[in-house]
Order: sequence, then structure tokens, then C-alpha cells
Amino acid sequence: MRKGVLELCVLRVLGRGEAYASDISEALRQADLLVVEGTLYPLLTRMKNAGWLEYRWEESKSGPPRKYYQLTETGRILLEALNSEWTAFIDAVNSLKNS
Amino acid sequence: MRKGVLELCVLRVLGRGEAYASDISEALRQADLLVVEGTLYPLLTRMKNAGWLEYRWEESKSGPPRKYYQLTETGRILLEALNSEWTAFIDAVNSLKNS
DNA sequence: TTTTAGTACTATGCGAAACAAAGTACCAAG
DNA sequence: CTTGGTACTTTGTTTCGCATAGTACTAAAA
Repeated sequence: MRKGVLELCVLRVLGRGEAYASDISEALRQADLLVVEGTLYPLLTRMKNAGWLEYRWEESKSGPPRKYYQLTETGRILLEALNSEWTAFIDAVNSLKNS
Repeated sequence: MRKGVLELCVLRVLGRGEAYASDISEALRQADLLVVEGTLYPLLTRMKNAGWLEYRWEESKSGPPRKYYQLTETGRILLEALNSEWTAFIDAVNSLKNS
């Protein structure tokens, strides 16, 4: 229903600043939103291909290099748009609750 | 994400009383939730097969007979459960909004 | 130095949900 | 008896979320 609330979640996390996959996963986990690797990585790739995100490589002292993602200008605009859609969607669903 | 908010919407509509597909569609439309035939009919069938809904046939003066759906006891229990899940889900997504 | 463990990203395939589109069937009005 | 409106059915496509397996890099243990 109303495709991809996950997209909004990722955009919100990246709205705080750049992060790599594990950072994002951890942020979602702390919000009680469990997202597994098989979901998150393809999503990030889709969002990057759509032009909402971009990334830079950064070497890590404890493993392979990481892709640090950040919002593009398009991504920031989309975030605002999805914030509005999300609010409207909540209102719509909640309007069905009573009576 | 969190499969099927639409299910919750249909359960909420039927929580008001029995209705057939066009009634449900109209109720959702009035809540600004557009749902097309190709989505609603299969959904109602799935929910009936899952034991959440049941229906009775009723003749119509202006067309073919209608399937009037109503919640089963299982459906009522599910409605309460999904209401809770929905609230928790909103809280989770909204907790990502600031900072 | 070779193996093992941990981390990060990639690739492939599946099932289900939402939707589109076409089809079947019933009824009433012209 | 044809036309148009209503109600439900069927089939197929796309995409999302997920599972699974695989590649690749680093650091520490044997």
C-alpha cells in the first residue's frame, strides 16, 4: 500500500547526515523498524539509480571499504514530498477508524 | 512495508457493518484512498479465504447479485491487532523524523 | 603464512501485494 | 434484442521485501 514507506525511512535517516548501510540499519533498528540486508542494499541501489542518493567510498580500518550515502538535492525535495504524503496517508487511514 | 495497510482499511470499513465491494470502494474513496477493482476484489477473496470475512448473496434490483461482506469473529480480533500494529508503525516511522 | 572470523557489498531468485486490463454475467431500459 | 450500467472474475505484469549464496577486504589466530 502506497509503495515504499521504507524509502521515506531511509531518506529521513540520511536527512540527518551521511551514513553507510550499517548505520542506516542501526538507525532503523532503534526505531523498531527491522530491515534486513537483502532489503536494504537493493533499496539503496534503487534510490541511488533514481538520483535521490549519491555515495562516496571510504576506507575502513576494520574491513572492506564502505559506501557512505548522502541525499542529493533531488533526494531532499523528495523527502519533503514524501513527508507530506505520509501525513496525508496517516490521516486517510485514521479517518476510517471511527463510526 | 508492513504488509497490507489496505487490509486494515477494509477491516475498519467492515467494522461499521456489512458492505459489498462498491460500498467499500466508496468508503475508501471518501477517505482519499483510491483502490481499483483489480486490487479490491482479489483482496476481499484473500481475506475471506483467510477466514476474516464472510459474505451472503443479496439480489439487487439494478444489476447482478451482490456479495455483502461482514467481519467474522477472527476478523474482529485481527482488526484490533492491526489497529495496534498500525499505531506502533506510525510511531516508529515518525520517530525518525527529527534529528 | 595460511587459515579463520568479521565486516561490507553484490547477485540471484522467490512470493505476495497492488494494479491494469480484459472478460463473464446479470438486469433494466430503449 | 440490443445497449448500457453494475458486479464480480480471471490473467498477467511490476515491484517490493526478503532469503540465500557469493565475492572481497581486513585483522587476528594457528
